[in-house]
Amino acid sequence: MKDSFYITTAIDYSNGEPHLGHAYEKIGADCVARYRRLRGQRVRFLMGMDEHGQNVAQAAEAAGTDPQTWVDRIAAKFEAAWADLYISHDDFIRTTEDRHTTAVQELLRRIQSAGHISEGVYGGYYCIGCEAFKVEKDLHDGVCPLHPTRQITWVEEPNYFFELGRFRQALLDHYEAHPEFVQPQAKLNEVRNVVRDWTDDHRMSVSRSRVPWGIPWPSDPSHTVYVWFDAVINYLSATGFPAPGYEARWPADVHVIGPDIVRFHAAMWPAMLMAAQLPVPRRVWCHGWINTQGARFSKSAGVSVTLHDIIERHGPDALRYFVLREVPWHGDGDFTWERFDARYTADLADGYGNLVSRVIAMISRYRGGTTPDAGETALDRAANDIVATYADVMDRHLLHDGADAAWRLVDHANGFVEQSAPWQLAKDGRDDELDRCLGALARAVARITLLASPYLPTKTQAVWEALGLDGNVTEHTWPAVERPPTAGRRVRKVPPLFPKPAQKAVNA
RNA sequence: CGCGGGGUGGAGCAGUCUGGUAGCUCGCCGGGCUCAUAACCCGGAGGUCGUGGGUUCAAAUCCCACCCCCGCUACCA
Repeated sequence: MKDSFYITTAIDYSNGEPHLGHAYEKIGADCVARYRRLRGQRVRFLMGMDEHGQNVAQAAEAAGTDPQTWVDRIAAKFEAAWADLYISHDDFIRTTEDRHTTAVQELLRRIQSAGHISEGVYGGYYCIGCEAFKVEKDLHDGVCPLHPTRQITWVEEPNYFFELGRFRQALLDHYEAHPEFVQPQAKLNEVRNVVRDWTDDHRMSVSRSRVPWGIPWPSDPSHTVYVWFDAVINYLSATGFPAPGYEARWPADVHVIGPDIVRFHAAMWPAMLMAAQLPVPRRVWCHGWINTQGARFSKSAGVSVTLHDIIERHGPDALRYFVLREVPWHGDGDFTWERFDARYTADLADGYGNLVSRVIAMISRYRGGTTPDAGETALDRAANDIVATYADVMDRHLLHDGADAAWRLVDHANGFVEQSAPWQLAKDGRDDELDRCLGALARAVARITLLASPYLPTKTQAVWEALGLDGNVTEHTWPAVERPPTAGRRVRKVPPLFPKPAQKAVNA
């Protein structure tokens, strides 16, 4: 395992509020980052905002303000949301920052001087009202929904183009040589099909002459860099490129993205890097969608669920756990209040939370609050198997399976309590057996806590402290999982970690 | 049209490659325990595995056809 790990998420477009979809991706990437730290890797975790382009300028105008004020406001909202969810990113890049402009212009210069930029004409449907190009998807019955009385006309303008088709074979070769480049594999296949169909002169427009809210084209100030071209470069900007030293950080180990932007990351972005003779990212991870049960939560049904509402219900840790456990990280899933409550009750309150309560209560009652120092039991052996499974699936970014593994240890520990019947051992005065039982249970709780820490960063800290252990749970690495340092510690009783209100009405 | 993913007890899924009494979680019903957040442990009910054919002693699993859902197939990021 390498000692460093550079992980990124998609930067979010500054034309709306953060919602559960944004959060899902960030929580997943954060879980990966935290797992890697647990394994002892030096992690660099980047997130950020995509702040240029016509849509941002329009959103600002609609809000009656200027673009910079607008993006500052939106960025603050996103950063606040990530803080609420305990996202542990090391850097937050915004494409309006100078460091990004510098990197974009330099990368563009390299691509241009290598001869991969050409001039041409871009044409599209243009809404006079919006002063913007529209794609068919934006139009309803052939008119702009924002300006239904205005004509949509076909407009052409001179643009700079990136000669993508020249990299067709290089990309196909790369996919062939690195089948793990895009995961899940089905997504690689989709991209491969698209690239395969490119012609040698396939190209994409990468500048705009009517969109002032963007990065100036280096050699032609009458154009700005088209927003998608600008956006993907953020991952490189954040390494300090082109200043010396960026090579230590680039290439990224994994770009975490959604299915909507697979092509940008798996085809265009590597082609851009190839054109500039820079290394391509090692991996692109495409997560699925988290649906908020369609119409039920949509505004049209009269019910709107905000990220804030969801966090409020059971707290940020519970939301993190829910989305990571319930939605496979390589597939789709649903958020519903019913499922959220069910997971909260079964896995968190009755499972992990209750296990912590009973183990600490028994150590307090039967051993005066000091965890016994005693040898291995069947529970430790079961834990070793589970830990191995956890590591295996987490290395493959199967976060739902990682949670599943950790919670299997909860079940084992509960089963072990029943089998051992510590209350009976205490009554019979079988002290050695009782010590071994309680020692093993404390180790199991510590292991679960470490394995669960990427999912539940604050609740696991509370348990770590309740076990009388030192420092922050997130400062500990794999040796602590293998040999939990619980023996001889003074445990402390704590209020229920995951309280269950008597009645929590489903308000959907 | 084409490519890809999927259709398994009330819900969400595994099993399909390497045919052989259909498994897991939640929910439901019954029993046990008392350390614990009325939590925990054990047992039970509930499925003709999308449809129709075929191969086979035997098919959720292999073959053929078909139906339904989702994604990709265009410069919205």
